[in-house]
Amino acid sequence: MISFTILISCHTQYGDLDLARDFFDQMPEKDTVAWNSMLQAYVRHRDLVSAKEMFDAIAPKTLVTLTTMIRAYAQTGHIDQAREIFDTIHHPDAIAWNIMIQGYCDAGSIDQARILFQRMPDPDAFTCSLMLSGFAAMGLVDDAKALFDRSRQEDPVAWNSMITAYAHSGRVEEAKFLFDQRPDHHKHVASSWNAMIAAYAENGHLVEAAGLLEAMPPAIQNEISWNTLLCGFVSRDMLDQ
RNA sequence: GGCGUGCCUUGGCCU
Repeated sequence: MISFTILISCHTQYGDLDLARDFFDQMPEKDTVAWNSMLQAYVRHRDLVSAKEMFDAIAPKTLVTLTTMIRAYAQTGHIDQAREIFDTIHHPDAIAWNIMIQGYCDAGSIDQARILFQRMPDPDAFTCSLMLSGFAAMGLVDDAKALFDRSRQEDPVAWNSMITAYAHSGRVEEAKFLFDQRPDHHKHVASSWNAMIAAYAENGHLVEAAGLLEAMPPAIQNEISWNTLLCGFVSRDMLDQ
């Protein structure tokens, strides 16, 4: 039974829903973990209808079952239905909280996300990272900064989010100041450079963006670096016309 | 023992 479940998960990750379903159907007996794995297969495929059918058929439902279904709703924009399930859980674990918070962030409901974040008993590093990126996406510099100051300093993701927060509120100088303060090992991280290139490009500072791409070690320049710069030029041309 | 969240940086898909 465990082997079958592993096969279901593997094919889900590989993207082969039909094969996952084949193994599921072949199982002589199925426990909740097997059902949960199949539910997850539909969720990954964003097949909400099948996911809901499967969800309704699962008994007894575990915390994983409920959380997977929260995710199914959240990632398809049905945040209120996600919340309904979340509210039925008496003691959500960190994963359940994180999925719910991320759902609100993705939906642009940053206030709801913040409320949950404040109510969450033990926010983990993951939660803070989610929330920081949520604040950053909305350009809420002060909120982002408060979290950034609490986060692990060697983590490039937190720095990128903070640079993005400045960029989205037009505070390019502060973004660059922060970028220049980053730890040395971030200089080998493409996303760190890309975040600053994006900050310049977004605010129309294309010369600086180009200069930064040039200063970036060629070995770590990637498609995103170039796309970022090119899209900056494209949007300027559109404004000119 | 096998199942659920990774986040950040450009674009695309979906809304």
